[in-house]
Amino acid sequence: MSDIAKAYDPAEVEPRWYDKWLESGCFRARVDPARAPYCIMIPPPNVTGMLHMGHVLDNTLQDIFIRRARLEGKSVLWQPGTDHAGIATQTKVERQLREAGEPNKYELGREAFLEKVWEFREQSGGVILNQLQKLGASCDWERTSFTLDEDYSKAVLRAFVDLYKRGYIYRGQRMVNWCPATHTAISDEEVNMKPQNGFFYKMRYELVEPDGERTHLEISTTRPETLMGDSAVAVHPEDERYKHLIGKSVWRPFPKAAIPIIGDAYVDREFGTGCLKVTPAHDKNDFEIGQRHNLALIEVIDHDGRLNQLAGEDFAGMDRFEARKKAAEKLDGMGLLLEREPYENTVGFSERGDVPIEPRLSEQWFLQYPKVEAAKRAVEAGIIQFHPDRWKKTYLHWLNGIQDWCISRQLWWGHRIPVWYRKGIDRADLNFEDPEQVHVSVEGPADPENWEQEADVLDTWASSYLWPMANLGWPQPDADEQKELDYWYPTSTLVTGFDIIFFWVARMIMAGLELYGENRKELSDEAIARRIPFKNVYIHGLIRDEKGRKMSKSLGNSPDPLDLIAKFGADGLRFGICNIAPSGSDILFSEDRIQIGRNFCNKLWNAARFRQMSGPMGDNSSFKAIVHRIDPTLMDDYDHWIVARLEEATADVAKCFTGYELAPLTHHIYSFFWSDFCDWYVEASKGKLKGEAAMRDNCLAIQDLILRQVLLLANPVIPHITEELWESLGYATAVSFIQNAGNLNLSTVGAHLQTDVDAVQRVIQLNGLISEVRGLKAKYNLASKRDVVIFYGSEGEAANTVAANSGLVCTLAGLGRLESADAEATDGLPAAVTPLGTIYLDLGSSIDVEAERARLSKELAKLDKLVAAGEGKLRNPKFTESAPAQVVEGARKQLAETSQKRDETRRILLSL
RNA sequence: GGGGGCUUAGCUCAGUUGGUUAGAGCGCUACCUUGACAUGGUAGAGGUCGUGGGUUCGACUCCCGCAGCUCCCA
Repeated sequence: MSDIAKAYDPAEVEPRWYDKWLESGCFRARVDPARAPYCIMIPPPNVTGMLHMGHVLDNTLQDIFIRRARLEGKSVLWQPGTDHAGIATQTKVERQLREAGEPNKYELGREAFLEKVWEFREQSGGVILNQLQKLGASCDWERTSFTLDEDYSKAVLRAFVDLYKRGYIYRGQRMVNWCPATHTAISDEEVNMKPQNGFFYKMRYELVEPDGERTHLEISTTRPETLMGDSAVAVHPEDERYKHLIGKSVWRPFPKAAIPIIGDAYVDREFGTGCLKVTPAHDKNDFEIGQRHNLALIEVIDHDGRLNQLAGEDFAGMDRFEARKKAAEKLDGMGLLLEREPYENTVGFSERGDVPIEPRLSEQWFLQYPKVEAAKRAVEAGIIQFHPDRWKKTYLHWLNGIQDWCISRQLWWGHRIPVWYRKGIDRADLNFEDPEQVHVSVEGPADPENWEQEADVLDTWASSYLWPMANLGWPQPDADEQKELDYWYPTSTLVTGFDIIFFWVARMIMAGLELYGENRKELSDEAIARRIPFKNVYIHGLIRDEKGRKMSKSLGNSPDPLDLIAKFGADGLRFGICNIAPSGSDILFSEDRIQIGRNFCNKLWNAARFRQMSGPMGDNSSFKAIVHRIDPTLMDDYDHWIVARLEEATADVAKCFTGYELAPLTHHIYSFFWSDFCDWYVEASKGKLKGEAAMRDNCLAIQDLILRQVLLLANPVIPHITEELWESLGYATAVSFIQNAGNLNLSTVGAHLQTDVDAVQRVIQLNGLISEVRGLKAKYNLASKRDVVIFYGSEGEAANTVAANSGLVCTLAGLGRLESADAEATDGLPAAVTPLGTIYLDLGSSIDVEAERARLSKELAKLDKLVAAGEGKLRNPKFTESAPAQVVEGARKQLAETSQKRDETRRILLSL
């Protein structure tokens, strides 16, 4: 057994244990039918990403669940891995090439470019997983998975093919959210609406045939640069101002052309002038109007956000925002610009490129979500549970209004869509029903030379939505994998942020319901329960800075978790993060708020150190061994009290896990260990530790018991330090780690050590008395004097308790003597009323009577109020009749205590 | 416009079926370097629980209105 160093040094302890864990393979997952399964699939971080505070939070919480499950004796799988992050990674590599002055991706070609990306992933792909290890994450690293692994890729393609054959996937020309920065379509979920300051332009379109009243229409727009793509002007069909013009035409200013005036109920009469320019190729709503009225689609903005030839010579090649200015100027020059006023509207931004998206017409692949109703049913019926429960509303709300998902991306880095087109047939003429013209399969056609594969790849989420099942061997499990699927699928818990509910959680649920098992249209609840990817979803908030701002590189407000680990230790960071991760939505982070973790570890360290210094170590090799060292007949009141508190704290912690409420977890551990054990029990032990050997050893055995169980309760949160102390205090056996210790359930304690309820009560009273003594001393600036004398006027049972514990009270309160005294002797002395009677401070000199009188009067007024309230309540027959007996009894007891205290306070006041 | 959430001590937040005198951490004040720990100890100040109604014997807790903040979706 080694001596414990004076200060806790996480930098020395943490890596040492992490290496030992890895060496021993204790994170390895094994199917064990004798034990209950527990499985978490890590939300895969981007393969080329770096660890940020969001990862720290998400993975700390997962590790807490995982390590707790191990302590509970479950057979645990925590599956690690990364996703390929299509757009992010490809963009990063493109930028690297640009900065290095190397050929760009088009010059390289698809094959060569992808080689570059793979190279990049080889360099940086392991970084984030190593960082997770620094945090202490206990994943089964041998299973580390990647969404572009061969088997995983096959699963992705298989899912595509199955969904295609079942009619859920189709190709079509649609308006999509086009990101001109990354040159790809993105899904609705990847578009963020942001308020923008722009202008509202009012312009004039001349009527081709002016009638008596009107020569032109006034049209408002925020996007004049699209007018070259206008193919109509729309008014509301019942708008009295304009409806007679429907069917007539106006002149589009440039390129000059006559375009029809149409009537469409989409137009809001109240908005602007009530005339809407219709640009079907560059606006989602306009596109739909165009479809209804058979309007021409005139595409004037290209894939990179620049205008093209159709926009006219003046604009060709110009950036869309420059073109906006230029178009306005040109209108002005033609006398057609009537107004330009500042205007705030919301504009969709690409989450990827951080530029305004351009609604654009293009050929894309879409997935019509399968099993939407079953996905709702799974959550509504509680087959899948969200924690906190309210997030299910967000989930259901989204499912109620979902539109088809654009799953194709104009990228190279990803799963290339497994569709082949027969060479020599124009794409527009393809008959998708004919397998001779369009081939869809995982393996590809037998005669590849006659086919051309679809160039697009799948959205990354359209691969990670298979994460729970594909990692366990779906769709073609071998015999071992089948056992694992049977054992761990559906997985136990998914831990993720609320921002991922749409992107990932919902899609995984639908994918599981549709693809896991046979092809079925309708699913019973039993079938749903087998197919879902996870049974519980633990949702946490997003980490923001202390001012509530999102953490971002550009603001520089995002601390590097590795710096924090260096400063506070991984355990300190974990404890701190867990402590500030409430069930709410946002988590305000500051270093001040996680210091508690470092402090807690240091306190734990020193408590263990003090234990070592206090006396010889006994047999700590098992729970049973420790309990048998305790002689119940030697237990004093504090011994009973701390064991009773241990039982409570153990139950409180267990409840956090069964109820998926981690917010109070660290609070329970902290207050039991620090406030109850260190502040009271250990302090109260100090006398005994210097006393006779039998008492001392009994007390040490109890300390060993408490410390052991504290280490177990805290281990999931702070694994390294608890492992270290587990060893140095002699709890470890030669071959095993704390994770195999068991005995979280304290039901066995009761059999050996019946805790005495009266003793527990007495300790609560004694603690109250001691605090009052300290308070009284502090009021008279005697806190540091240790020879102060206190008189007590208690009688009966209370007097016995005080007398029996006078030595202890003197030690804990810093007194010279504690003496019984009658009322006369104590007349006029400063006093305090405690749960064990009134105490008096023996002041050698005179006191400030006025100050004392003021203090006691204030106290008396407060007590009078409380007594009146209590009496009023008990006088009310409705209360005594309708409230539970326990509550009424409690109120009675409370009133008795309060009025006694009141009377006593009044007596002291009058005696001054 | 639709939906969710929040409003409790100077700050960040707990307060889970309505029931004793509303709590914690940080910060603040005073005292303490007492042989585990100053990453510590002791004591203390500080809240009419956003606001107005209602239900109830009893409301921080349940219901309705209002105000402010915030997130998501359109």
